[in-house]
Amino acid sequence: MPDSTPSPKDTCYQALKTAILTLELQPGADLDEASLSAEFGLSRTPLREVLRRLAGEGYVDLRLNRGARVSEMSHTTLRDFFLAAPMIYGAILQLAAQNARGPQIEDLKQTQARFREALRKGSARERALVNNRFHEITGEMAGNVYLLPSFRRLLIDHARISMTFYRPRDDDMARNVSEAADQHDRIIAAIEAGDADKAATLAIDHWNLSRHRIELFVMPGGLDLPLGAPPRAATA
Amino acid sequence: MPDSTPSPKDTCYQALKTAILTLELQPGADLDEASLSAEFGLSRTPLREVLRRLAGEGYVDLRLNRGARVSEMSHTTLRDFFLAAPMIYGAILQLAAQNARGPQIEDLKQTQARFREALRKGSARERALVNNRFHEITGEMAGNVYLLPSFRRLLIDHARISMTFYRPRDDDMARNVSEAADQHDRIIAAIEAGDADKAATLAIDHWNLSRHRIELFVMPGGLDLPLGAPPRAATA
DNA sequence: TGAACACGATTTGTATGCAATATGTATTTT
DNA sequence: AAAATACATATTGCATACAAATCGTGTTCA
Repeated sequence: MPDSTPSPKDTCYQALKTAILTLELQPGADLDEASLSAEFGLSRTPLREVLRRLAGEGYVDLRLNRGARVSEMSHTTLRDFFLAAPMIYGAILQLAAQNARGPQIEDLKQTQARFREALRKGSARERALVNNRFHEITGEMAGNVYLLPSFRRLLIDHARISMTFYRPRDDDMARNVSEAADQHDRIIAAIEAGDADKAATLAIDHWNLSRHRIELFVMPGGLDLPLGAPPRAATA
Repeated sequence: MPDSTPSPKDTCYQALKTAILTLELQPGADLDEASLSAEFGLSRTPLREVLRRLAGEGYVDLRLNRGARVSEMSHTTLRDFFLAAPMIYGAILQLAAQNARGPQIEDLKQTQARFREALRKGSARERALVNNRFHEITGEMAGNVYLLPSFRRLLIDHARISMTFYRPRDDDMARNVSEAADQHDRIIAAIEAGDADKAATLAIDHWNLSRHRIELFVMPGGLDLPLGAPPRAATA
């Protein structure tokens, strides 16, 4: 019988991961070894190993003699992100369609059901986490050890970007989000049919939608104020 | 004045890295914490952090309660490698051509000079390491945090594959290797000219050459034996 | 004879104490 | 008064001791 109770180390690892993905721990936040080890009930030695692991996966940055910080998100990273994401994710879905195994497809379908559920009555946090899990599974399906490191790194910032831009502020955004869920369905169908080309195309579409959503946020429509009397001061 | 003497930890990290890249530590080899910490003159705590870091970068695999091993290389990894490498390296060189800065180009040229030197009178080990450094620099030039994890992972096995297949066993291989050096020159030229398309194309070529070299090894030409008397047993 | 079990030895995982480095504050010096 | 410096404090890095798990070996039992 395999151990059912997860070790404090695993708990800590998972907790930090999700806290970072959901922006509960914001980019650049300081991670103090002493307080964290106290919080999770383990000594500093294993905690440091957790931080080292998170650093290797891109969740945190380590600075010599100056502790760990949640990895930063700048505007340049946003640009780099959309350069890399379509290519990597296209390749992942292509391979996923070729190599997916039955149980994995079941897992994906179930996760998609959870995603729709989260869209209806879940928090932004829950949506981002389930969506993240959905894409993780496609990565497992592809099963290419050389593509996974970058893919996993992309997923981290994908979740964090989602947390910033995913909340439906208005009806337009709400439609956008439900469109994303429909794309997930089409992705599942392509994978189940083993249609690699279709899957790759859907990956590109998925990112175009995501990019569009963010462009709307970064470049909002004008405020539609009438030209005329220039304001003397800030109008309450 | 910055510390000129590298810490034992860094020394250990670098030594393990190069030992793995050059196959001095073979894939699957056990890494014992006690003996390693003794060898490099540090205690087990920092040594374990080094191993964790190497694991995050793909040099070693960690197994719970059962120590670290040099990461494996199987035939499936060889296939996955050639699926991922052209795409990733193509993207890296494309971005390198767009973003390379002056000092980096100088660094690349100097490394290429060292590579040619190693081809003339260096060991297989030295060739693989300098070649590895050459490609590392192109990765630095590209400077995309999302592509680098996969790229670095590829470089590890690229070096190890090179160590297996790079030694010029015959004249044909020797020509092959010198062709690789010429490709490096063309890559430098494309980067210096800022020609992204050209750079991407050269990346594909570079991997085709590499794949060809390995196919020759894995699938050697027939032994050219005359059909006729079937052998009764293994012929000495 | 073979399989299961128990025990000793080896190796990994964790906790704690100490050393080294960085930070913040108060004091001194110009 | 401003800058530099020295000192106290807090935090990271490392070494050692101990706990837990694994592995090899010899023994017992079917």
